[in-house]
Amino acid sequence: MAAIQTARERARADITAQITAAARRQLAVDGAPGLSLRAVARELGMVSSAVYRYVANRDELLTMLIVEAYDSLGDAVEATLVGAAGAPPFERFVAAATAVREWAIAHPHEYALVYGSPVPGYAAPETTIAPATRVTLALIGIIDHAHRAGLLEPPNGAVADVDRGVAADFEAVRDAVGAELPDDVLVRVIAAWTQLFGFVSFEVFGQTRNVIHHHAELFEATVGAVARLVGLVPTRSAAT
Amino acid sequence: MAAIQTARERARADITAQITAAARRQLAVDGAPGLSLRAVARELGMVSSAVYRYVANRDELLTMLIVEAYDSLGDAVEATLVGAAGAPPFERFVAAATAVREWAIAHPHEYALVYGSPVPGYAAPETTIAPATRVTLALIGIIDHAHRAGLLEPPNGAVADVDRGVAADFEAVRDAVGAELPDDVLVRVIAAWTQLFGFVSFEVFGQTRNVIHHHAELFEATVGAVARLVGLVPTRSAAT
DNA sequence: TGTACATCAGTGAACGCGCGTTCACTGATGTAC
DNA sequence: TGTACATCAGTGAACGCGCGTTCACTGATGTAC
Repeated sequence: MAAIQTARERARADITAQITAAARRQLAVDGAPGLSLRAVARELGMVSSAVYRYVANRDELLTMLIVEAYDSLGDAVEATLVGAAGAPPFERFVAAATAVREWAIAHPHEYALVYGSPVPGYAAPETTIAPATRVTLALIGIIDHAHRAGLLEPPNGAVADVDRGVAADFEAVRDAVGAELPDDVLVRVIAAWTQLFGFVSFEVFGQTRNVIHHHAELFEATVGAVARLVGLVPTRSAAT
Repeated sequence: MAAIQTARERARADITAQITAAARRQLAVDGAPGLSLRAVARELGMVSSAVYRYVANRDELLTMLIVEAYDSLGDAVEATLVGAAGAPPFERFVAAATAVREWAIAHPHEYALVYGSPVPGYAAPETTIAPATRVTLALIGIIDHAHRAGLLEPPNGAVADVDRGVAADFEAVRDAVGAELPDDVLVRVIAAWTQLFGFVSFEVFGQTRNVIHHHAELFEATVGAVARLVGLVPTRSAAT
């Protein structure tokens, strides 16, 4: 055992990777409902029952794809933030949001798999939770750092006091992610977070087709607007 | 012909309605991918081929469900706005947004059908466009009215000038819906619109499960925040 | 280094299922005279 | 009011398809002595 793999172990890891790769390719063509173990086997030149040596059943394959998708998106966003290490928070936030959008456009079916309609009859196991939170964690982290550095300037007309139930949810969120953001900022963070994915979903799912033709530019503008709502300010802001 | 129906025509309309009703029931259980003409026929006690007297094929049935879903949501939102006829724009906007959320929670699979992942291999025909725009029209209408009445007070830190391509898209939108909203407000309107559906999608699709337990209250808070971002102000605003 | 046995990967056939769609048909409902 | 014909609704059988999953099997790869 240990780190040294036997030939068999290496072959196993290799073929498992080939299976998920083939499944990902199929996902890109037919979407999640069309994913089939038989088609995966066919693409790899195996007999359909052979796949069962590597994957317990269809649902487990779906789970593997979900985890991969979350991790792929998480990698993309985290890499972007590493690249923007020195930048001020507004720019970091916009960069992270843009990374989400670009990943989604590059992987529409994987995006749909994790952020679209749930697959009927499939319940995601706990394995998917950790990878799912990476992006959210990154986004909140940017804002939390800005807050700790005293760089947050929420606009006037602030949010009214938050409902007690919501306050409890927020307390749990702060504990879970180690953030210090106050309730009124968290409301705006949730708004920004849902706005980001709402925009991306509309674009990727085709809701704005034939209406909006310049998505990239509009995205930047709306993300800028919600970033300011959160209290992030662009450097050398043109104010007004 | 004319308005008077023969018995046959009435029977035809009746059974067509039963077919879509059965399909809607199936949708609620198995989601769009599981919708099948044979199952619909079974539920109605017909032989599967009989359904083809009423529906050309599976895609046409899907289209009928999509149109019904959009219209059902449109009805709900418009009825809410009729009920809030005298109210000021901030309250009207929040009421309309809340109607969207409540409809979505009551009809999760119909919501997923129209706002979730696209059904692979299905292309929505033009018939679906008009009903699809009703909600958006209603939301923009509220803000446009407020603007014309001089009631819009966008927060400071306004949006930078909008990209030329986006400006062209906006011009077309203004023409299409007969609105007068300037570009910088439209950016915020798009942000509010995508935030609304982003929040609802996250809730309905289970993205916030185990994290947020008080969705209704949090929803109200975030909608309030983006409404203020657009420039709507609550009456007797507690300011700051 | 060599043999005996255990583990694992992949095969091929099969089970049972549900699906969309077509087609020739029977029988009831409508229409024209 | 009555008959002759056309229209339509619903039947039942069939075509061809793909799916998930199981199972007894062959043969290759690994392990222990």
